[in-house]
Amino acid sequence: MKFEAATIKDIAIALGLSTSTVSRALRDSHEISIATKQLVLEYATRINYHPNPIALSLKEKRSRSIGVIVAEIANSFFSQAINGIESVAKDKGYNVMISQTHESFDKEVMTLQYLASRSIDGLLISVSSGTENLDHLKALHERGFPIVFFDRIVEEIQTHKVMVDNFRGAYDATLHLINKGYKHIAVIAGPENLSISRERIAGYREALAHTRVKPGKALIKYSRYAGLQLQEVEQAVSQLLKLRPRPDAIFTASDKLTTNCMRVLKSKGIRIPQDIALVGFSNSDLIELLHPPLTVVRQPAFEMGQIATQLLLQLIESKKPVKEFERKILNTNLIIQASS
Amino acid sequence: MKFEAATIKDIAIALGLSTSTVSRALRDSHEISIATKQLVLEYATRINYHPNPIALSLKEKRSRSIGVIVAEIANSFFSQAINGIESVAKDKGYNVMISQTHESFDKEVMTLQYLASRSIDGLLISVSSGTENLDHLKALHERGFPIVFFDRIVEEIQTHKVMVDNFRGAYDATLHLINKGYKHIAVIAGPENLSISRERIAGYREALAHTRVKPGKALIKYSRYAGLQLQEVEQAVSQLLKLRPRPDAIFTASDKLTTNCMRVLKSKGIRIPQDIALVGFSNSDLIELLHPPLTVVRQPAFEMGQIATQLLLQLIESKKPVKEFERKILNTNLIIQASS
DNA sequence: GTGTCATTCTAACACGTATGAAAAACGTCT
DNA sequence: AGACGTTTTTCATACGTGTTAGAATGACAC
Repeated sequence: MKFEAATIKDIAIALGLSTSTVSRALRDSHEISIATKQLVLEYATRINYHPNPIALSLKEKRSRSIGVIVAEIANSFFSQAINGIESVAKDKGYNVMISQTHESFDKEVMTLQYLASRSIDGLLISVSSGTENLDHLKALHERGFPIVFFDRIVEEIQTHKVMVDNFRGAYDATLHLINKGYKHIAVIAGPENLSISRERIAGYREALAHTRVKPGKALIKYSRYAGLQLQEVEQAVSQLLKLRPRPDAIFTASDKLTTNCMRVLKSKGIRIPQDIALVGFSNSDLIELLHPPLTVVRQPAFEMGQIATQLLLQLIESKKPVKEFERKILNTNLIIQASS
Repeated sequence: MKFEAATIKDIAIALGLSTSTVSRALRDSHEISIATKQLVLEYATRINYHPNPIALSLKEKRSRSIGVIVAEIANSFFSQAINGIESVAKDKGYNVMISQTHESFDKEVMTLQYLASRSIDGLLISVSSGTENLDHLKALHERGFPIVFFDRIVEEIQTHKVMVDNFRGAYDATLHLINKGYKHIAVIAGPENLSISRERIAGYREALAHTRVKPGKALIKYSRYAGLQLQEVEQAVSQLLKLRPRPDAIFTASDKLTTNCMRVLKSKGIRIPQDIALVGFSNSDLIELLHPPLTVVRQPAFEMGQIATQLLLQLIESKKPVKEFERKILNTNLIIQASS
């Protein structure tokens, strides 16, 4: 199955010109007479000529496409972020190549190598929950390859970063629970190596620091796969339920954790919020239809995607090496509903 | 910001060979002595040589990437399908480029032109709800460009198609409502020009044909943007509520329609299923957490993505023009919960 | 008739890779 | 040594585009 497109050569032969003249005419060079320009342009549109992007890429050493690595497309936060990424990228004539890690470190390394070998011009990445070793990213970064982190950032690598105020989001959510009169507030977060987990737990801690009840270590649970696997959430919840005094509220620190925690509580016949209140990070657009409607910390995912992409394109198109890097911090939004 | 990779030329110069020798050595040609092969291979791995995929694409006239066009990534069905697409594509060394139409015909045409001009090797598409004119697809198809339709297919174009048994899915759902004793069952579907809308309404009609109550035209509502816009769903529901006798059940024929219909009913203070029962197509993984848990028709989205991709790659890699086309029809799954 | 300049076009090459054809290099046989 | 065959390497070219340098043409002035 082949599919032939018109080339500059076809035009040249058809009009009895050289390819370079045609090329120049199409690029509206001043060294071509208006008459020939018109001739070429007319014929080109007539046969629906489009310059071959691959040949262009080879010539210009840039592919005009960027890579995106996220944990899961089928996650409201990421799909909304990708929406933002795509809107900016397409607007600037860039293509988007998406890869998923499913929270696996190995997949992240493989997918990164794959994308890098496919000659993308830059990378947007929200690292997987399994990422502890950063060699693969550092190697790329040191070769001057443009990278922008969003959401789950990596502090050790100096480049643009876009995230929300995770500390504040977690602080607000926890404070909300405190104000509602909950005394024993537990937290389930992603793995400790993720920046967002640490920051959100810090916010949770800070909010509790003002109360008389200091949070015991037993109230803080980490989840290896950021809640992707129901089983690990079940285990964390079970452990929390065995504590005395039993927690009367849970704060979940990521999208999948929140919905899966709700699933587990329901399956155990625990009523929300009568038995245990639930507040969590989530970008699902179904939260108000849930039973009960969930109080959530919402992130401006679309906007994050847009900003991250703008920064990346800026990095790619910069002539001189960029030394000053931005660290954009957006605000979260606490949506209070019946679950707390 | 540039980023230089090693080329075959670098190796040739370093070893005092010609580029063609190096090229042949790397491809393990029999006409190269074992000694030089070893020499080249060793040096290549040492400097971490990877062939430039763009140069390869130019040479071989294939980019090893496929395009995907869907309405919305942030839609459970599509994100699951993309998951399936990505798994097969990556496995076969193909890249995936995703574009969204947001149910707009203009965006579909633009995005199609864009992808086609980016020299993708083939296209997977689930047409937008606004698609009435097929010229853009026909033009591409007639030039022999590989296309596979999934989910929202187009009958007029002869190529591989992957879908579910929409008729049966709708029939089962409607029959379920009938068996539960509902008498006045309304339906809200996507626009009439979409194959899935027509088939699902036909299934609904067939189920009702066995009952005494024939469905009046007033019970059948179409939604221009397949439920993407809340407003149009609100309008459809309002009209249904004015009918006498008032419908006691609604069947919604697509993902967004289902959740948005639920949203509208809730906002109007209508209880599900006491006042009106609700059953719909949906692939959301939160349905059992909703209030009430929704009875849904679920599609094997991941599998659809996989199969469609396999067929597309088969089409792309076929030497001779394919004349026999497959029409894969998968089964839906009715998940019965409290909403009906 | 010649020199200067501006205009308009072309030839040749580059990007990185692969390949058919030609040419070396080498060994073997007469 | 010459003819021949086999193995190994190089040359030339192509893919489609853009660009540097140079060539052809004509106009004008001297």
